Formats: sequence, structure tokens, C-alpha cells
Amino acid sequence: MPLQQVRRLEYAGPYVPKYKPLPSTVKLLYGTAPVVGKLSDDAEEAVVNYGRLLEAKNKHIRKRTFNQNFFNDFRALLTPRQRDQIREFRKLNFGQITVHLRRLKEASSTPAEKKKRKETNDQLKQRHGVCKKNGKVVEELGVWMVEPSGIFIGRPDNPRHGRIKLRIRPSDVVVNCSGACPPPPWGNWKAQIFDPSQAWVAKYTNNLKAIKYIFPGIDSSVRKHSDVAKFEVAQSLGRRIAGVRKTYEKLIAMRLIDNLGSPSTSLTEIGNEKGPDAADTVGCTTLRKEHISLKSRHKVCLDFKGKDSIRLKKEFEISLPVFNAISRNIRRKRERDQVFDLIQAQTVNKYLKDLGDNYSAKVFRTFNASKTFDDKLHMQKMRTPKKKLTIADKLFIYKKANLAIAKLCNHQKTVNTKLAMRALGGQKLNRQKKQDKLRILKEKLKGKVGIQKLLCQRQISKLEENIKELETRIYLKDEGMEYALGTSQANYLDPRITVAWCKRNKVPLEKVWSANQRKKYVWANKATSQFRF
DNA sequence: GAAACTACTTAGAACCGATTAC
DNA sequence: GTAATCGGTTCTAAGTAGTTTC
Repeated sequence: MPLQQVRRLEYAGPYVPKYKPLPSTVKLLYGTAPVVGKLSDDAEEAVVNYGRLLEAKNKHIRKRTFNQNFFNDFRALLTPRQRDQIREFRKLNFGQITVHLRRLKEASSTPAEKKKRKETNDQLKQRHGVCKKNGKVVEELGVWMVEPSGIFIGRPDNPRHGRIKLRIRPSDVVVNCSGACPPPPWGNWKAQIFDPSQAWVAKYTNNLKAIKYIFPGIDSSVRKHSDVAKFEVAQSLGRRIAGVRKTYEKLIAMRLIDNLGSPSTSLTEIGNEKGPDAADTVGCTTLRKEHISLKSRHKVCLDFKGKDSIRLKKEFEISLPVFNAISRNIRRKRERDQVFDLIQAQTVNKYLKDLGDNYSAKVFRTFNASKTFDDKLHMQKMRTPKKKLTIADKLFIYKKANLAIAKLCNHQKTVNTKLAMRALGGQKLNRQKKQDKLRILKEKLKGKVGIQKLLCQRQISKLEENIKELETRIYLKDEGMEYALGTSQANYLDPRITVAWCKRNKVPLEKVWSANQRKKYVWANKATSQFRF
């Protein structure tokens, strides 16, 4: 599917909102005294953003480094006189700010205000959320405005949390389009370029040195093209995997990626080097001795934090040569030393590239996840019981396979265990009630004839379907409440597997995919029911 | 060849409207 | 009618991997 060349790209640029200052009656106090002089817009906005977190009872505002980082950045935004006055974080008095925010929120949450806001946003989205290619193809963008100012939260353990993210100005933004793209009235773009080899239509760097991009949306031609390419490379790896495995015996790191981790995301992250201002997370090539413990001669236990500080603690079966190699590798090392101190991410990727077809470490994850998913869905077919399966029965099988992949990839989500257990209890009780009702209905059916019998039968099958749906939900909660199914669906599972499964089993696609997913994967619809990854 | 930079993908959290249970 | 729960979408941080710079 070759990508059509873009000769013209019309784009209005992202929406860059201007700051609206607080009313003069609303002030930050220091203790009970007013702050000397007027706060700059940036300082005032930082205070408002902190006030929002206070109002939302955000858990981060209880953390010491969070508040310290905020306070350091805040003081840098003050005038020398204000800095002289404001010396302790705990004396900042946000009272007037939070009262003001509460009033604003109340005023803006009426149905009329909500409607008005939606209309305004829709208009802005229509103008700033699309681009037009070669004068005719209109494509939606991922976002229509630059990120608002705020306070950096980050993932757990990020040492920079609490730092102030300043408002983005037009002068921070580079737009990538041809033709006129007038900036907003309150500033000029940093630059306008036209480079059709790049996918992004706008980019900017914030004061924390993070580069942000605005890309075409998930159903755009470029994104579809790169998705197709991704799964084709992974599929090609599948065809050559036996040969590939033979050749990489020498590289123990590769063994770890493919054998130990399977697609356990954290381990198959290759592990680029990171700066000191990031959380202490590791990948395959940056794994340290302290993360690995050798068990029996065929077993190793890994315990470390990977991407997003998600912990992986798991035992793996390994072959004796791999066990011996790891054992030799860590024998004379200290706990903080890297297991593979002689290789880097690039070393492994260079080796993979030489195997051909644009392989890199992440292709293994896509391959492993998709292959396992495809196999699981086919295995289920073999175990099909004699009874005719309903849609709900089939969906149970599908979700079960999806959960297995989420576990394999270690795609986690945070759950409030107490609340989730309560909900689970409620669901189980609900199931019991429905089962009782079903029993009564089945008893009643015996005495019915004609149309009455038909109606009763219909009621029974509807209730049975309902119970099965509930059972799927109970299963997912019972077996994996802390796993997120969406991540593998969005990134690792070849959509053609799902399309083929739906066709084989006569399940409508909308039962397994949301509208957005169907839009994203429209290219996969051509897969036949016979498709195998 | 290592470090820094750039472009893009992957990821969980937050948000928000719809549905369900009471 | 209200609160709890669910499911989908949006947001943006945190990765990977290629390229450029020194």
C-alpha cells in the first residue's frame, strides 16, 4: 500500500489559547497577608493550576518532592520583592483561589453552559483539528490544540514531578504545512516549514524540554500505512523465526528478549540509556545484577521496574546454556552492575537488522503477542463443546484470549482493590439472582404452549445470554482485574486476527471493537476467515 | 563511537457520558 | 432519581530507534 506523495498540505495550525487573568479580587495570600505587587501571568497561572489539584484532592499534593519542585519553579517566576516575601511553601494560602475555582466550576456545569462549551470546541476542532492533503483529502488530526499549562505529574518515582509546565505560546510552535497559516493574534509562530517527508503537522518544545508533536489521527493514511508495515514485518519474522533463533545463540540478550520475557513488555523493552532526571526503570540491555536471581539450574527470577515504573516479578524456565551464560556473566559483578555491560540497545538492534527485513527488538513483541493470540483463538476452536455456541459464549473465549495476552505483556492498570472487590461481590450476587430467575422461568416453560411457550423461550435465551455476559465480566475481574486489555488491542494484536475470528465465528465486529478501533483498522477488513498470523 | 537530538510508538491515568442497580 | 459501575476516548508521559553532532 504505497503512500501517496503530499504536494500540498493545508492546515490552520493548532489552537493556542491565551491566558485569561484572575479577577483582581481573587488573590494568592502568604499566610494572611497579600503578596506584594502583582503576580506575573505565569506565576498566577501556576497557582491556579495548583489550586485545581487542591480542589480535586489530588494525591500528589501530599508528596514532599512534588511540593518542593513546584515551589522552586514558582519562586523562579516571582519578582525579587515577591521572592523576598515568599520563602516557605506551607505558608502559601490558596483559599481565595480554590473558592473562585469552585464557583467557576459550578457556573460552568449547567447543561446550557456545557452545550455552549461543546459548540465552541466543535467549531475550533473543525478549524484546527484537520488538514487537507493535495487540495482534496481531508484528514483528522490527533489533537486540535496545544497542551494546556499545568503541573508535571509523571509516573510514580519520576523525580521531576511537581515541576511547572508553562503555557505554550505561538512563538513555541513550528507548523509544517504549505500555503497560508496565519498565527493567532497574540503572537507569531516560531517557524513555518513544509517538509512532506515528516508525518507531524506541528511541534513545540515546552519549558521542561519535552518535544510535543501534533500528528494525523489514527485513521489517517500515514498511520494506517505504518500499522500495516508493522504487522507485515512481525509476520515476516514469524515465517523466519526458526532460522533466526538458530543464528542468535551467541547473543544471550536476545535469548532474554525472546525466551524469558516472551512479550512481557518490560523485559522486551530493549533498554535505552536514560538521563539522571528520569525514574530508575530498566529494559533488557540495562538490567542489573540486583534484578536477577538464579534459582535451580533451569530457573531464573527477575524482579525490576520497566516502562512507566511497572514492576515485573516473575520466574522463568530457561535452558542450561542460557543459565550458565548468565551465571558466568554476573559472577564477579556488584549488585548495581549491568548484566550485559558490553552491549547496548543499538548493539542488539544492529544485529537484528543484519538478519534482514527491518527487524528490531520491538518486532519480537508484536510477533509474540499476535502469534500467541492467533494460536489461542484457534486452540479454543478445537475445544468447542457439542452445544451450539451463542455470541456471548464466543465473546467469552475472545476476551479470555485477550486477557492471556495482557498478562503475557504485563499490561497493568491501577485498581482500587477495595472498590473492585465490592463490585465483584455485587456482580456475583447479581448472577445468582439471575440464575434463580432462570430456574423459575424454565419451570414455568413446562406448562406453556403455543405463543406463550415461544415468548417464554425467548425470555430464557435472553436471560441466558445476559448471564453469560455477566460471567465474562466476572471472569475478567476475578482473573485479571489489574490487567488492561486495551493496550495489546491498540498496539500488538494484528487486527486481521480479530477480523478473521469474527468472520469464522459469525460475530459482528462491533461486538469486539469500538467505533474508533473499527475506524483505525478498516484496512484489516479484507482478511478472510482463513487468515493465520 | 558516544551523546544528544528527533520522530514516532506505546502506555496507563484521567475523564466523561451511558448504562445498570437499587 | 441517584449512585455506582462500565466502557470508550482523550491526554500526555515514557519508551524505542534512527539520525546527527561532536
